[in-house]
Amino acid sequence: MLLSSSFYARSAREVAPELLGCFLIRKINGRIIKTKIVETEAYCGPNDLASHASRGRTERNKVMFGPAGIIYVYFTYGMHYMFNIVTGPTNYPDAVLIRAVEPLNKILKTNGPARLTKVLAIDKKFNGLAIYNKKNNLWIEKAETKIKPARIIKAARIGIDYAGKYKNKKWRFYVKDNKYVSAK
DNA sequence: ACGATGATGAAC
DNA sequence: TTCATCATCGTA
Repeated sequence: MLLSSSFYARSAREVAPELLGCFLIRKINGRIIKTKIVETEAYCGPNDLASHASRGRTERNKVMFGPAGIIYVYFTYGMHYMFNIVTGPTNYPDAVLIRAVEPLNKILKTNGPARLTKVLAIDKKFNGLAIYNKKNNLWIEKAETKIKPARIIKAARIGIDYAGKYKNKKWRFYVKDNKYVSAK
């Protein structure tokens, strides 16, 4: 079942762990690539120093300030696309970064946020599009069985040592022992 | 373990 | 104009 826009209209810290076990599905030339989300990170509002939104609205991050359920894709290090989903109320910049997925119907190397965007062909064209319908050939379906709370690990986020008091917040969520979770 | 990659935004 | 970044790969 497709997750509706209201699913995303909550804080990133609520949405991020609930996305674990859900299916991220991409359709390319009529072919379906089905994956399971196994690692996410929450970027929470205008005060989170790890978030792009902490320095206000810019050309790059403006979709974070829009409605929930919209895709935020940005290009970084001159090489990689990162795939996020906007959460929370309109005008409040909250988002969940999808860091890793497990491929279900193909053999693919998808661990890590830049690897998964490459394999699923997610690029700037998706920035600003909706994740809550199938029109864009990229959507998320509800988990068949919820991941048990004991198997959801909470940890500090990756690659944000600059974030001061926010760097130790346990806003990264991943499935215990899953081999597709990114390293570190 | 380190350098290359080279868009975007902030500091200078 | 220069510097750092929500990363990864090739080379050592």
